[in-house]
Amino acid sequence: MFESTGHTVATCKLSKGAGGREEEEEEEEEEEEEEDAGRRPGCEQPQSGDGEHRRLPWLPAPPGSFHVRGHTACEGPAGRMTMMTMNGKQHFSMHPALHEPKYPGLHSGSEGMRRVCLPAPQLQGNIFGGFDESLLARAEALAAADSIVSQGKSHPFKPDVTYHTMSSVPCTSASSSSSTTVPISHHHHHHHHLGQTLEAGDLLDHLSTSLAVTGMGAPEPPGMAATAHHHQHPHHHLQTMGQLHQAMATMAHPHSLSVHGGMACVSDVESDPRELEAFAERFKQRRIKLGVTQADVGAALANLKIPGVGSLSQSTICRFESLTLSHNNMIALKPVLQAWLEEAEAAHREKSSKPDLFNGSERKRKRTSIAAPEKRSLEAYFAIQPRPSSEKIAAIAEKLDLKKNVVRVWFCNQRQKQKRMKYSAVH
DNA sequence: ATGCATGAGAG
DNA sequence: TCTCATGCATA
Repeated sequence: MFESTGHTVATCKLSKGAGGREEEEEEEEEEEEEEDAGRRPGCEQPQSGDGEHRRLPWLPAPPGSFHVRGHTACEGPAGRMTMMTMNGKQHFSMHPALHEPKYPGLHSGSEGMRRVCLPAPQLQGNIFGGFDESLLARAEALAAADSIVSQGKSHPFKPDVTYHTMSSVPCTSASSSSSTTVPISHHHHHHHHLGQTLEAGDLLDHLSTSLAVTGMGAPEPPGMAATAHHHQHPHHHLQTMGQLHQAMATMAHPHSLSVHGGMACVSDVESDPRELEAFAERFKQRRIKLGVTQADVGAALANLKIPGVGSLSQSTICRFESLTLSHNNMIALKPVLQAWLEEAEAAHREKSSKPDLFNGSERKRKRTSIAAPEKRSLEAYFAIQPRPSSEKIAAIAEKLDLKKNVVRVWFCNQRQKQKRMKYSAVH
């Protein structure tokens, strides 16, 4: 018992100096996912439902914001659904809206393409339902065999260590509780599907407005950006940015083309994968040029005072740069990061240095580590049934000697990974 | 850069 | 419960 790495390291993240490293290695499982077993005839998009619930709560006041400051939101829509391969990597075709009835219009065209049809869903479902035991056993056997062969190492201990907690000291640096949750908290609107009230344009307007108003100029010291500050407790932090995603969902899907009586003006919202990839790249490059780390960027976002936008973690910035976020998420974050970038560069121009410092926070949360053998089994199960029922999860958990919740979360994360952007789809 | 986790919100 | 956006802790 114990888990690999069972030590509580106290290291926090220090500045990692913007080291640019770019490699990418995947190891995911590909596959596609499917949602309900019921849908998906062949491999087509559902467009039927829309059942998605997108939450769109931020953007508090759409009403009066219309001073657009000419700002180029997204560049040219060059070829919206282009989808062809790009230079090195082809961009993901995103998870086709298939599995999820979300934005029907959006990239429907493009995404629809790559759909690989997996084993028939219903088939899976049936099988699993009928003989899950057998299959599970088989999956396990396979996994076991595989592990033995490939590595021959397997640990006898059970990996289900889950221990969170730790923050021995609440220490919050001064601003912990106060500044934390940002300004958000908005009411949620309701989904306006096509009528979509908010679009990238709106968001941009907000951004522009905000920046203009605030005078945009101060927030972020290039060198080391003010960072650190707000940190929430180990577990209640989420709130902070929860809105962004909701927002993005809102604006993300509208029509793939200009639907509103006008004509094309879709450029922004829909930024095609191409655009996003290009932006992400540019962003990273310029960020490094400014000497700012991903963590710095994330923290600096809060300084932008953009309604509904708080800070983000290094993880998220990293994922944005590496395109490992969902398409919608990418789209939602782009304007924000773009705003930051512009401001940062502007600030950098006038003053190139400024001392900033400190940071000190320590909190620890233990991360469960699932051992390789167990992971293999989970993958095997996942291949058979990506969405096991609660009971199956319990069964699997028991077999693998893992906590049920750990298994459940693992499946959730696997599913989420499949939906990531990047080439997960094509490869 | 990524694995495991939390939590909001829609079922 | 699941999905999604995100984050802490880590490798």
